[in-house]
Amino acid sequence: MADASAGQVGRVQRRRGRRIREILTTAAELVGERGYDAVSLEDVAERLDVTKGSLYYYFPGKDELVTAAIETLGDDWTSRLESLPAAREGSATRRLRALLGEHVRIAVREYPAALRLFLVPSTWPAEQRTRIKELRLRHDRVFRSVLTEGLASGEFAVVAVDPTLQCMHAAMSQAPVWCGELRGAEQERALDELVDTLMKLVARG
Amino acid sequence: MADASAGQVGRVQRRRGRRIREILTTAAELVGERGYDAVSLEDVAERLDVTKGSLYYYFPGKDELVTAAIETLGDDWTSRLESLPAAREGSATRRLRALLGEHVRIAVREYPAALRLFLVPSTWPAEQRTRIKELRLRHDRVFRSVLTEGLASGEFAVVAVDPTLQCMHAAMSQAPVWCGELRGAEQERALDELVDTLMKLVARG
DNA sequence: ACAAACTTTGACCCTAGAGTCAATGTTCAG
DNA sequence: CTGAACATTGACTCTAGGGTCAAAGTTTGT
Repeated sequence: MADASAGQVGRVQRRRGRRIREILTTAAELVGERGYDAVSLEDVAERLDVTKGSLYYYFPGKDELVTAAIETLGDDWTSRLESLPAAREGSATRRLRALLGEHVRIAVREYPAALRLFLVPSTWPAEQRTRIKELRLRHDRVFRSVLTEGLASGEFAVVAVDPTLQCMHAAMSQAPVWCGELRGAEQERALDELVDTLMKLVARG
Repeated sequence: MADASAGQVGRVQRRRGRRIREILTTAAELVGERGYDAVSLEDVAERLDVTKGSLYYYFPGKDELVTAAIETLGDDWTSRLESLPAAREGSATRRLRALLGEHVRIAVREYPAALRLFLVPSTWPAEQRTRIKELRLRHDRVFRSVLTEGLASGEFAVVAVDPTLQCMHAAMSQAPVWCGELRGAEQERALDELVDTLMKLVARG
C-alpha cells in the first residue's frame, strides 16, 4: 500500500472527488430547475444513470446533498460574475450594469427556479441554513463592493446599502418568473429594462 | 320544502357559506405563514378543530382548497390597501409611499411566507394557475394606478411601468425574510428604509 | 492471480400526507 | 315527533419519496 498520508491524495480519492462533483452538478441543475421540494433523489439518480442507493454512499441524506449542490451552484454563479471582464473595468455604473445583466441572464437561462433556491425548508438544521446564508453573503459581496465603490466615487447615491442590495437580488430572482416565457429579442428587451430599472436604485437625485 | 329557486338563499346556504369562509380564512392564515408545501390538510383541520374528512365535504381536494384560500387572502389584502385612507388622498408620492409601507407591514406581520404565496407548484392545472394570476393582476392594479397617475402628473419618472412594479412586488415579498426577525423600532426603521429605497424607482432624474 | 478496498445495486422498510367512505351525529321543515 | 337533508367522523387505502442494507460487481495494489 502506497503511503496515502502526508496529504497525498491518491487516484481513488480523486476519483471519488470527481464522482461527488458529478453528483453535485447534476443535483444543482435539477434544484435550479425545479427547487428543493420538487426534486427527489430518484430524479437525481436517474439523470446520473445510477440508483438512489449510490447517492447515499456519498451523502448521508437529501439535506446534505442538496445543501452541497446549492453551494456548488452558488459558487459557480458567483465566480462567473467575478470573472466577467466588463465587471472588472470601467466606471462603477458600467460594472454594476454588467453584473446585473449577467446575473439576470444566468438566472433566466439556467436557473429558472432561482427564486426557490434559497428558500430552504425552515425545518432544516442550523448547520445547513448557516452554510446557505454564508453562500448568499459571498454572492452578495460581488455586488456590494461595486456599490460601495460607486458610492465612494460619488457616482451612486442610495438610501442605505442593505435594502438596495436586497431589492436588486429580489428583483433578479423574480426575473425568470416574469421573463421566462419570453423569447429572443423580446426577452432581451425585458431584461434590459429590468436592469435599467434597477440602476435607478443607485441614481443620484 | 320552501322554494329555494329564484336566487333565494336559505339559512342552510348561508350557513354553508360561512363555514366555507371559516375554512378559507384558516387555510389562508396557514398558507401565509408557511406556504403551500408546508401546510397539510390535517394542519388546517386541526386549527379548525375538525377532522380532515370534513374539508373534503366542502372542497374536492387540496389544490382547490388552497387556491380558494390564496384568493381569499389576496382579496383581503388588496381591499385593505384600497381602503387605506392615506392611499386615497394627497400627491401620488404620498399615496405610493403609504401603499408600499402598508403592504410591507402586512407582509411582515401577517404573511411571513408571502414569498411562497404565489409560488404555486408548477404541476397545478391551468385553471388554478389562471385564478392565481388574475389575483395578482387585481392586486397589481392598486399600485399600477397610483404609478400611472404619478407619471401623468409628472411626479414620477420610470424606465417602464411593468419592471418597476415587478421590482416593487419582488422586494416587498422578500421583506419578511429580511426584517422578519427584527423587532420594534429596528424593524420599523428597516421597513422605512426599504420603502424609501423603492421610491427611488420612480424618482425623477 | 488474488485479496482488500471501493462502488453499485435493487429489494426492502417506514412515514407523511392526500384522498375515500360507510356509519354516525345534527339540524330543520312539516 | 319524525324523516330527510346536511355535516362530521375516524378508520381506511394508496402512493411518493426518504432512508437502509446485504449481496454482488468493480478496481486496485502486490
